[in-house]
Amino acid sequence: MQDMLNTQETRVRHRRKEERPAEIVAAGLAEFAERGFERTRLEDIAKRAGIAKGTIYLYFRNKEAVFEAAVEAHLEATLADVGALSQSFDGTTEELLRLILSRFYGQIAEGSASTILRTMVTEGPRFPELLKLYHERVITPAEAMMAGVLERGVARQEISAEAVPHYHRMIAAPAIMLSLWQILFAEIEPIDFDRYLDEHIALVMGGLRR
Amino acid sequence: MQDMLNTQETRVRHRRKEERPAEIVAAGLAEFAERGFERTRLEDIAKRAGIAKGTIYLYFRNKEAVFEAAVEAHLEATLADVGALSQSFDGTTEELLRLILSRFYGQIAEGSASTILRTMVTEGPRFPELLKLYHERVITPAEAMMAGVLERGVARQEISAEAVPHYHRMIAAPAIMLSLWQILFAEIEPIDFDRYLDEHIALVMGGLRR
DNA sequence: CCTGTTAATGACCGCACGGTCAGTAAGGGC
DNA sequence: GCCCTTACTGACCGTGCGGTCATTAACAGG
Repeated sequence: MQDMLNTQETRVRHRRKEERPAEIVAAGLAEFAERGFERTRLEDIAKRAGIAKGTIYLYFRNKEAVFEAAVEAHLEATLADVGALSQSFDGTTEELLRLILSRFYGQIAEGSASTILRTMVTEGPRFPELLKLYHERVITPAEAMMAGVLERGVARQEISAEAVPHYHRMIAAPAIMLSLWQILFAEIEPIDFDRYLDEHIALVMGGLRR
Repeated sequence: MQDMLNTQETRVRHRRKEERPAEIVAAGLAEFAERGFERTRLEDIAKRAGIAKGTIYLYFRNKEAVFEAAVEAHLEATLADVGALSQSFDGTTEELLRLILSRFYGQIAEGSASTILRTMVTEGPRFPELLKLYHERVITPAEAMMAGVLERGVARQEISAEAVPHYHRMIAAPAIMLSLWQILFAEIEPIDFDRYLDEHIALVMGGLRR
């Protein structure tokens, strides 16, 4: 009788107090990225982490806490060593811009940039602290770096001195838009990243005017 | 006894077969825009429309059907008579661009652009047909219009002839980004629309190079 | 004024899922 | 090898909400 009931594989229990939280966060990250906060079930996270649902509550207060930990971990991991790039570089502004942007384009192609963007848009209203964190840890540093590139360009007399105001904010706009395009229309109408990057730089550098 | 129970206001029943669907769609639109698909309850839509929950099911198959009808109605309503603008205009390219963009900026400020964008990002995975519709009815026409502006500018010899490839797609990128900014950071760090628009046009027209 | 048709209602059902907790077993200390 | 601590489990509970349907009442036609 007991044997008959044992058709489903017998789960072996392990005690691994130290590793659990990180494993739960990793599993949560994968599930949340795929389905968003609402549609992700704790059961799914538990199954992916190879534990029972109750175990999650040994380490996290509730679902929201798991989510916050997951997003923070992801931000931490993706947060490029922004800024370090432009310090020790001695090429032209255009080359520097290409270097920075192509790295960003890489993150878009690989998916992490779009995932974060989507998460911020969909879960922002429910987790305003996360928006704050994102703004402060990612957006502001990125803008500062762009401003640095512009200043450097002006100093090297490669770009016009009026290029000060919101420009640093807009220079990356086509990349942001591409990231959004990936979220919305990647299947409907795919974009050729290499060509797009070339033209992004050309437009930003040269403008339309003849 | 009956009188005692009648403390809550007595709801009067009305039979208005014709007007109901539109009213339900309008109520749904408001609720969905505020809370998104998942978090919107049929009860709320019913209450806003001044009817009982069951009545919705006389006119719609289920919650998804209400949502689709609402978004389609909104798209229909917001879909500017795009294209008509650039037909009969005889100013410079820069002036035309300013005309078109300032209209778009108006929609961003007023909120409708951001609402649609947010909806597409959050509900896109669940309603791919809506993404298709959006791409086909809004994005493609808008891109065609922008391409028209560029062609016209080249013909008038106001802009460089190389301005053909993805440029028409990127010209509006700062506006898309602003729309996104409104969704994410409107409270954290507000942006001055007028200045931003000026600089948007200046950047796109002139580029960075000196 | 009566009556048949049907628009409208809201109590109810079922299910999905977040969260709990009494019970179980891993494994370290003696 | 035994026992005690505690990490771990999963059956269970409560709630919220999408969807149903027997009942009610608005209104038109006679």
